[in-house]
Parts: sequence; C-alpha cells; structure tokens
Amino acid sequence: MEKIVLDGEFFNAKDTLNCGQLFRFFSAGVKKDAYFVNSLDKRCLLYNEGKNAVIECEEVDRAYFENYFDLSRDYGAIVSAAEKEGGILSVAARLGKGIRILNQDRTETLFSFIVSQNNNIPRIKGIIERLSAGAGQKREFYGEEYYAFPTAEELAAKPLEFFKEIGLGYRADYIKRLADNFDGTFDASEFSALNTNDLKKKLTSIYGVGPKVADCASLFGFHRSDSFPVDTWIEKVYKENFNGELHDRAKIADFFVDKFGENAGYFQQYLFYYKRSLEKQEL
DNA sequence: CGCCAGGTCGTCT
DNA sequence: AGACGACATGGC
Repeated sequence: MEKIVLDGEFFNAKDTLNCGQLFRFFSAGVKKDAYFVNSLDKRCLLYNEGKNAVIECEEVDRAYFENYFDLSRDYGAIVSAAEKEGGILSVAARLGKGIRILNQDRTETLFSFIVSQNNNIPRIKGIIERLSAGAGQKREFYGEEYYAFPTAEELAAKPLEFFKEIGLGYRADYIKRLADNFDGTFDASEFSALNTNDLKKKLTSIYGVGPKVADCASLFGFHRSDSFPVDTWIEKVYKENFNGELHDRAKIADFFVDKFGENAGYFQQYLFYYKRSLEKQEL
C-alpha cells in the first residue's frame, strides 16, 4: 500500500468531498473525518492528520490518484485570487480553501450528474451506490468490499426496469438511453481538442443533458475551469450576494465565466460550498 | 398537504 | 428566443 503525505493547507478531505463534485465517498470510521473515496473501480483512503493530507492507495493506483486529486496545481494562488475579489467570494474562499477540483473519470461524471438533476445530494449518493452495487464489479480494499462504478457496457446490459427500481425515477430513461448509445469516445484525443463551448455543445446534444449537467461534466470530468455550473444554490448566491437580475441560468453562467475566466470553476465551488454550508449545518 | 433538491424536455407562443 | 408545466422520488 502506498501512503502519499501532502501539505494540508490547501487540501482538506472533508471540504473537498462535501462540495458536491462527487458522490461516491464514505466515512471510513477508522478515524475522524477519514473517508474511502471511490473512482471507477479504484478506491483510496483520504484524511487529514495534523498539518497534512494523506492518501492511502494501492501501489498501482498511485499515479491515478495523484492526478485525481489534482496534486500538481497551486491552489494557494487560486485562493489568493478569490480573496482579492473581496465580498462574499473572499469569505467563501477562506471557508473552502481546502477544496480541490478533482480529475474524475469523464464517463462516470457524466452519468453521475445526469442522476443529479432536480435531485438532492443524499439521494443522489444512494442511487449511485445502488447503481454500482447492482451493475458494477465487486472489489476489495483494506479487507472491505465495495463496488466499482459500472462500465457503459454493464449499464447497457441492464433493462430499463433495473434503473427504475434503484430509484432513478424519470431519469431512468436518460441513463438507459445513454448507456445503450454510448460509443466510448470520451477519451479520444479529438474530444480533448474541443474548446469548452464546443465541448458543451457536444454534451448537451445528449438526451437528458442540459446546460447545468454539461457544465458539471465539463468542470469535474474534463477539468475545464472556464465552466460555471448554475444550480439552485448558485442561483441564490447570484441573487442574494451579487444582486443579479438575470433569470436564465445559462446567462448567469456566462456572467460568471466572463467575470472570472479560468478561475470560474474554482470560485463556483467556493461559492456553492459556502452557500450550502450555511443552510446545511451538518456539513 | 405542500415545497424543495447540483434540471431537462416538450410544447406553445 | 423565452415562458411554463410535467416529470419520480424522498425528506422535511
């Protein structure tokens, strides 16, 4: 087993996991605020200890998780830029300075955020767990069983009824259709060559994927930081803290991308986490 | 009962 | 282009 020890000033496990960018993480129990984090078929253990952040994983997965947790990026510089903006953003950045934007698998991210639409985070986590347990491979980490996120092929093998049974509701049709039609080209180089706008056009052409889900896939799956997902929480921030007048969420997103440029995605996470933390005391 | 949750689709102006 | 209701489910 590998143990990766890092400076924890800009890497807080709890904040990184609870800001809504991923849904497959679990309290590990072994120590306070220690978590198992699943990505595709892999798992690691993540926690803060003193001034450090620690990742424990299989040796073969070391490079995968170094990239996953975006270890090569200077988050101190991003937090500083947010603090310079002043107002609510500097407050939010101080609260969320330990947040990192993960480099998640593109396919898992897209499927997951289709599940997320018009849904709440605890329920999204439950659905994705049932999806994995019902269609994914069983794996083991530190003697504990878990399930891999299903491949598109594994999802396509399931009947529509399965997706309804695990609680997807009307989203079952979206998941089923994407699984059936999935051509696996997400990782092709031509896909990476698209600019963010063209990428979003391609994503929104998928049935069940609108501007918000496309922005989440773009930000969390492709690390396009010039993406700014606008959901109900961000809309509240926009109206209450930026005195916004717009109602069209796509235009609100454009407003923030124009304003913050390549920092937009990071700042969005600070703002989302801040706003949601205010109302969800348990975070 | 109602309203809300990391929205999108189809339909009608 | 923009407005609006329908859509499954579960928590409060």
